[in-house]
Amino acid sequence: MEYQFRTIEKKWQTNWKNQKAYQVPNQSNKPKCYVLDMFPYPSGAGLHVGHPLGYIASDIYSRYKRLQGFNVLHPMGYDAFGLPAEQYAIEHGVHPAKSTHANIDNFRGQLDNIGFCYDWDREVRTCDATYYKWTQWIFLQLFNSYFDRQLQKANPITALVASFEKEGNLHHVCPADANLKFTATDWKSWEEKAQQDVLMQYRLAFCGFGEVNWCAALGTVLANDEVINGFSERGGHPVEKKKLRQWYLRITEYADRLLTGLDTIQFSDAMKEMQSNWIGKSYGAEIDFKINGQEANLRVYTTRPDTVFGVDFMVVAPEHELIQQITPASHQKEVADYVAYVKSRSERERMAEKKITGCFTGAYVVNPFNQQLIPIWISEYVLAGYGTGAIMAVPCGDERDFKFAQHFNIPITNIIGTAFDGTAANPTKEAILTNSDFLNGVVQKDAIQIVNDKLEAMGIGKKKVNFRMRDAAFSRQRYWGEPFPIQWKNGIAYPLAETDLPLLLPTVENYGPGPDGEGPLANIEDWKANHFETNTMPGYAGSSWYFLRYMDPHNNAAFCDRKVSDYWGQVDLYIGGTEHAVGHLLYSRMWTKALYDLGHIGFDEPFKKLLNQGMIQGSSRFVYRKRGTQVFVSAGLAKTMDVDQLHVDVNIVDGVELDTEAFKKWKPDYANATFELEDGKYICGVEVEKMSKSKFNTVNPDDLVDKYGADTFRMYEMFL
RNA sequence: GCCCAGAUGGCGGAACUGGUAGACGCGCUAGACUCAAAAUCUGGUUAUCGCAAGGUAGUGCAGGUUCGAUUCCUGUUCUGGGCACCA
Repeated sequence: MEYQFRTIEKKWQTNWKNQKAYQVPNQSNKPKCYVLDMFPYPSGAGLHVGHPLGYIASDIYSRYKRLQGFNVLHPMGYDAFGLPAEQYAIEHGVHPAKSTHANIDNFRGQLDNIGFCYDWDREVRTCDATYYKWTQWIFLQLFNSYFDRQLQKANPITALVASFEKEGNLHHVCPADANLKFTATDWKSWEEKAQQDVLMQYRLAFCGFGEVNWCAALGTVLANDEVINGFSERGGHPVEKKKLRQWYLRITEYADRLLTGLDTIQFSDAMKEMQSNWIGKSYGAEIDFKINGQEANLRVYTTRPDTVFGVDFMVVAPEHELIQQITPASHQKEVADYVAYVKSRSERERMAEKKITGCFTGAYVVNPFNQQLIPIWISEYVLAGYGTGAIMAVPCGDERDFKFAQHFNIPITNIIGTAFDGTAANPTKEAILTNSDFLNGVVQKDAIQIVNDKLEAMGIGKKKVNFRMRDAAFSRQRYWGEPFPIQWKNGIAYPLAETDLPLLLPTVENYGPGPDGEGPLANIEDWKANHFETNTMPGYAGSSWYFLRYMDPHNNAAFCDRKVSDYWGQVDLYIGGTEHAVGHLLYSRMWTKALYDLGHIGFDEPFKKLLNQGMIQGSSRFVYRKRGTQVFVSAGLAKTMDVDQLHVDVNIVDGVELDTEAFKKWKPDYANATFELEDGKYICGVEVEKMSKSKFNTVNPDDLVDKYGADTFRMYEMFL
């Protein structure tokens, strides 16, 4: 007799559901075990075969621990705020809440098909007001806190104010501006606005200005994903950088603890290395070089002060504030042209560029140790956001500096004798210095301290620890996210009272951008009249703490009762992909640390053990759009033209041949597309990459479950 | 460009600290059972030469260290993930 998996699986799945077979209590005599999956974003494409790879593994482990006598918390939910739902709304006019709801229903059906043992009574959705009320609440905790460097922890901002009233900021270096100094008398003499501006520079969640991808034609800010080669994916319009008011999380204050915390958790070595590289702690020095013939100094950051006699030129980022001031009239045009060129390029493009670009400013600095004149150049390989946005270039010791010098025929000074052969830079710290005045004969690594001491004695520099990591941008000029519980009055950001939470996301007429780069919320009269913040929070806001809400999902009085979080504690096993290495996995670690510091939970690392399940690859298809047009050329013709490569849904491609009619209907954007064919066919490009809805290359597990049964499907994926 | 992985039969993958490469499984193949098929069981299955015994080559590529290298080192190619507004 044949095994009737369709009837048998259905029967037991219904049984589990009706009996709530996997419901788990918040107290028990049994030892606890918390097994967690990274919750999915409910995309319109549905669950694909890549999702269950991790889910099945955690399901097997949960069942195993349960049979071993553990009280197992194994929940599931949805990371439901985000750009794709908003994009869908713009294109089809369907409210994101509606499409997200439908997508979640679809996901749930798919998950049930596979027979998981989730406790569905604990389901969370980040877009539910009952959930984002607490996302807003946590935001307020961050807003109302600063990082106390002495205590190395978050502390209420009220404690900081008390300290300011007593002794100014004597014991609290301003993280945003180390030079800011004021006394208690200063503080008391200030108006509220001035006081609040200072406090903003201390808050863990703060408001400032930052660069975004601005598309003037669409009147909106674009995600990096929506920008291809400096043009918008949608419509192919030019994109450039623009400064806008933004919210940030001061994650840099947690850099050291995020680093040392890695020793207490079980992540793979590769994962830990990725995180510590991202944090990028480096020990170096800041040095002031006087600009020749001017009062101003050019401050650089270097990890190699020992090479100060090998400096052949300076390089500043194209955004550097001194450029205007130092560039003589003779070089103004050249510099302006170069800066304009760089403005059109993304940070990624700038770093990935093989072609060496740059421009001489016509200005010089004076080397404080030998009075030599050193030319100041501008180049895109120096980024404004790191260090001081300016470097001293030592071609004999640094590969990029060497290539730059070669390209622009800048003479190279050798300070490491035979260790430098003239054909390539040598970044060693072991060479004996030559050509270096008082450092001659000293081994480089010993010279570092000597130079640092000298710099301090001369009052032109000091040791400095730098982090590559930057504060996390925490606002989006979008609709489908958590509103900030903030009201603006006279340029001051006032937090809403806890009793006024949640601040509900209002409905809008259209999902298009507001005026002047503001988000869609700026189009709502009531919202503007109340002076509510018009930005919304980014996708990672809700996902930074969801593992806590699962513990106590129906609590109306707190994000999670302290007794409950004390019982469940850390996630014992977290399963998910490495693609979250430097995003979600860092943010959630930071939020956990802040909540711990403020006494809301009893542990400061969220995930005890992380397992990366690997990825299922998909086979993607591409079309090629002639830049700035709606003309799509077949793959064979694309090679000779200036085109942008765009993903196309694998479902409207037969093998490699595109169904051009289906393509026009696929997205409204493509309705007027025209095609240049090869042999009467449109041939698509093919690449294998990670399976993802955004790449339109997904395979649906439903078909496999229907054909072979859930058990076979589960076994097969584990076998993979 | 930078950071992190990976590359071993037709396929997924083993091989612990440097010691018989290809465990285990899939697939394929031959046989048993059957009227026949499915299922099941048994054998074979890296390539190549050979009737066989056996020989030769072989872990992306090129070198190196070693009595001995999938494993360690140097270089290199390709693939995947990430690079701060996809989630």
